[in-house]
Amino acid sequence: MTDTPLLHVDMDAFYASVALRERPDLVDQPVVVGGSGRGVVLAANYVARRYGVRSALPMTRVRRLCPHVVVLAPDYATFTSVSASVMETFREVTPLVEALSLDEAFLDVRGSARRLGSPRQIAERLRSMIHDEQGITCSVGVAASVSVAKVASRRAKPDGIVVVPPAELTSFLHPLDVGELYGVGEKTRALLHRFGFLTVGDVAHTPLATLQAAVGAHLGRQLHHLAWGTDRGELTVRSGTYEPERSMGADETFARDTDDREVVVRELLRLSARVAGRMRSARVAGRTVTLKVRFSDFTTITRSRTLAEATDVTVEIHRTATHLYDALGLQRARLRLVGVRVEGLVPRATVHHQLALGEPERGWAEADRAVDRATRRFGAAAVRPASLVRRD
DNA sequence: TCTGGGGTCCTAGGACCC
DNA sequence: TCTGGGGTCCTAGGACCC
Repeated sequence: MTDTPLLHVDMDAFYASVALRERPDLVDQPVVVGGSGRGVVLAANYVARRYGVRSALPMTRVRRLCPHVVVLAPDYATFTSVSASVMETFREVTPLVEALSLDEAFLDVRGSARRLGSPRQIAERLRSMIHDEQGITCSVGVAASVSVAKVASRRAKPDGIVVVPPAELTSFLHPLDVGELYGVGEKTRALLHRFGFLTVGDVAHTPLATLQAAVGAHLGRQLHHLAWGTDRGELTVRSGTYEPERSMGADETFARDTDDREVVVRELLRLSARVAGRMRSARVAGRTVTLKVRFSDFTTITRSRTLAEATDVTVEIHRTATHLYDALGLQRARLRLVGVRVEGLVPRATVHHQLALGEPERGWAEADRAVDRATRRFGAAAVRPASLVRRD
């Protein structure tokens, strides 16, 4: 039995590290993976970070901070396949793996001690396996709870291990800035600082009721647990496709802001088709359609509508999104982004469509399935609505 | 011509029901 | 001539994560 059974494993600068496998000539130069135009940094190697370049920084600012930075385009197919291999390596160590994203996961190694040794030994072993198999480095935090393991792996970066035994919990956690806690972002950090809570220790030694009065009941309780490392110590292991996602959506920033209804409605069709297609591959349907609109000043609003019945039909989602858009009554407002999301997803098999007499939707659902079949055979570019075909 | 795209969860008010 | 209280659904917004 071990008192620190949880590992948080996090790839170092994942997208950048994977991209650099193909370009070893660039490893000593500042490199970011990111979009072009209005994009942001998805990952920056550690050379680039010395210039202050970070994830989520706009590319325009990156070029100002580091004019000779090398920008590589993301290759999601490769990222996904490397991620799958890494997750397989995790499962060689323990079946109790909770993936958080492509590049990080929690592992419960409680049952692996007899076979593989202490958590630290297991962490070392994992790091060398991933390095040998994938040519990338990772960092590992080891602790008794999820959030402490997470904080520890961040402190271990890059290419390191930090183990936090229970006896060292407070000396590790309490000197840290509150912003280091998992779930405390910029806004909450600023709020806590205004109240005079600068370190995790400050939060830990504040009565729960005082904390809750400042930040709300839920967040207050959560912060209290985070500050004492008493958040959850069990993982939630998703077993394959059993549990559907809760929502699916797509949004897109225009290359240039637009106030042209036709352009917006056509983009909503593209996004609706993308979302509906993903819903059909996942065999889910949803009832609530949400439209997202971001204006040129970056203010963002959402409007949603819940349908009588769950759908996965492109035309229905698009029609709902378009109604929501028209109901905004925008005149000459310039839009930066539009998005479509469907929430309240349930397995399609549980949706019993009541076919009304002469109902036209049936035809659209069949058209969607024909599109899906053609897409599987000929690729996504082969079939699309007429209004999305460029006349050139 | 600063600020992506994919998600999750929480809050809060109003409607509606019992 | 008063005005509870709990539960659920819907909507809108916001914080946070990678």
